[in-house]
Amino acid sequence: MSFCPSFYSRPPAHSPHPSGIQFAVAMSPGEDGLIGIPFPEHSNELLSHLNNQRRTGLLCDLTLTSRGARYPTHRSVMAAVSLYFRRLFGADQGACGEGGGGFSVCQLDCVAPDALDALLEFAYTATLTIPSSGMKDVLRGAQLLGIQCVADACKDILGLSTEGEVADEQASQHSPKVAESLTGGGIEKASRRKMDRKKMKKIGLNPNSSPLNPLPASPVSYPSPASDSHRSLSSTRPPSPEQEELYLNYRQNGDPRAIKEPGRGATLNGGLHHWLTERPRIAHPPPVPSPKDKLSEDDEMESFGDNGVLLGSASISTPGTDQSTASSVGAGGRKRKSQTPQQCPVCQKIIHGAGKLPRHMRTHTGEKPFQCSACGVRFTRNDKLKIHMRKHTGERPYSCPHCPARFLHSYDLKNHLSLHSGARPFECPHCHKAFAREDHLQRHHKGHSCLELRTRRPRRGSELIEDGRMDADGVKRSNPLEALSLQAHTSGFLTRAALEGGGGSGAGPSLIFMGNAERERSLALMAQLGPHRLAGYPQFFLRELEMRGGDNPQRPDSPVGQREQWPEEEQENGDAEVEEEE
DNA sequence: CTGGGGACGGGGCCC
DNA sequence: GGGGCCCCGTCCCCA
Repeated sequence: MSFCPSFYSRPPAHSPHPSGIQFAVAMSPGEDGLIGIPFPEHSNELLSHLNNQRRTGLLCDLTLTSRGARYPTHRSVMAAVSLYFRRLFGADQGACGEGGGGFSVCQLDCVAPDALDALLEFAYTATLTIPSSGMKDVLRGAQLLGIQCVADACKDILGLSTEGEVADEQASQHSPKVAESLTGGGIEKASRRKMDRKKMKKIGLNPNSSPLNPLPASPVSYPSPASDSHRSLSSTRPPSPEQEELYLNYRQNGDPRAIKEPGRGATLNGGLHHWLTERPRIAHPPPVPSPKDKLSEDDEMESFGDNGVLLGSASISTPGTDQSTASSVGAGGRKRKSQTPQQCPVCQKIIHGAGKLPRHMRTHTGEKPFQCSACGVRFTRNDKLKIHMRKHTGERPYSCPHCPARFLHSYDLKNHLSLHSGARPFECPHCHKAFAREDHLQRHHKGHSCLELRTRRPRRGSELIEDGRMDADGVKRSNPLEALSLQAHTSGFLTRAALEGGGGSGAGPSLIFMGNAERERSLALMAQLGPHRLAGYPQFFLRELEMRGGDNPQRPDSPVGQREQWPEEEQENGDAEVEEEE
């Protein structure tokens, strides 16, 4: 993960103002020799000059069009006033490049010309001048473009209490896509999985029966609401309102028809040009879609790359690169092959593996090009669709050797096997309740359901990971590092049980932590595992996103820092130390 | 609250 | 280098 450095320009130490006006001198008490001289009129003058430039077309590098009307404007101004353009031009990502390429035309037919004009006036004059009859159009335009203050003002004037009122009302007057995007505010917050399930129930095997299925309506692939990509950023922590808004607006304006860059035939909007021309990828059970039916991810990459919005540079060498390119052994025992890591221009995340960035980018665009022809469910990835198709074909390739049970997924079988063995290798370090699945232990922690602190004694016997080398499913883990990873990861990096010596299971000496030195070493080992092995990482990633632009982002550089996820852990570990001494 | 199923994103390996 | 396939960790949902 890389960070663009923040540069703070030091206020110029002006000599007496040329105008001769007396200005209050603001001097920060702690900084010697730094004098801040305020120029209260500067912002107004600046805006006025920019407005004049806009009216005369001077230095305009962006033209907005709405139903034939053209409005020359400035990218920087639009990016400053509109979350949508900020996102579009990558300005909120701290993009160091120019962002968005050169002169361009942005087609905004979904915003009424009068409303767009009013919004532009607002952008350059800080004053919104509109007839009351056009208030709803302006509100809708402000919502679409992510100009929150205008939207709030319009809502106040219109007496709207809920965000969705106008949106819902107007959505009914527009295309399904607009309707979906407009009503997305409420839907976004709902669980998409829930919707998926409902959609599945609703549409059954007839994809045309549901309005949610975009297939018959348009060849355009509709971004689905609140995809897991969003969740992937936010994890269990709810996104901040600004992130919701950013994301929503980003998705709301995902219409590929909105923005085209003249002359080059490329689009600006998220590199989704192919949505215009490509049909959705549809899987037909049992035959898997022909590769010819689907767009190569190459094309997607080109789309991203051309526009310069989502993809500033496809392959960026970053500090994170060192970590990722270095040969290391993951918790799975696989050798991490040195592959060209690529940095996501949206979330700055380093994506390992050749050709994986387009796949990752779809988590941001919400594009789900792989559609099941049987039920209409869409997927971001072909392999996920393939697995999904097993539900329709009845194929259950993973069969239990001990019983007739068969499963769609390998991990289902893995979980199932743990039932046969009765193993519950994941033990709560506090109450010593054991779970068969790691995520259930995590849920146990997060749900604060662990009320009986250490009223149970540690489990003993075969249920726990023996010697750190045997997993619950009987899988041998010969790699001590992996074994350590499993225990540490399971227990929130260092469980009390681990500190006490393998969770009281009579674990072998390799996992007995005798003291601080051992603990330090284990932390170092866990650091080698990489952040993706650390539970709770997404929360910290989100925190980082939230704090980006803030003063002091807390970076999850150290696995030790992750431990603050469970505040009681510290005390527990402290107790453990005491007990160790005892 | 827990067990279990399903879904999703990331990474590794292979072609 | 890209794509397919697979595994893994994690999350959500339902019973």
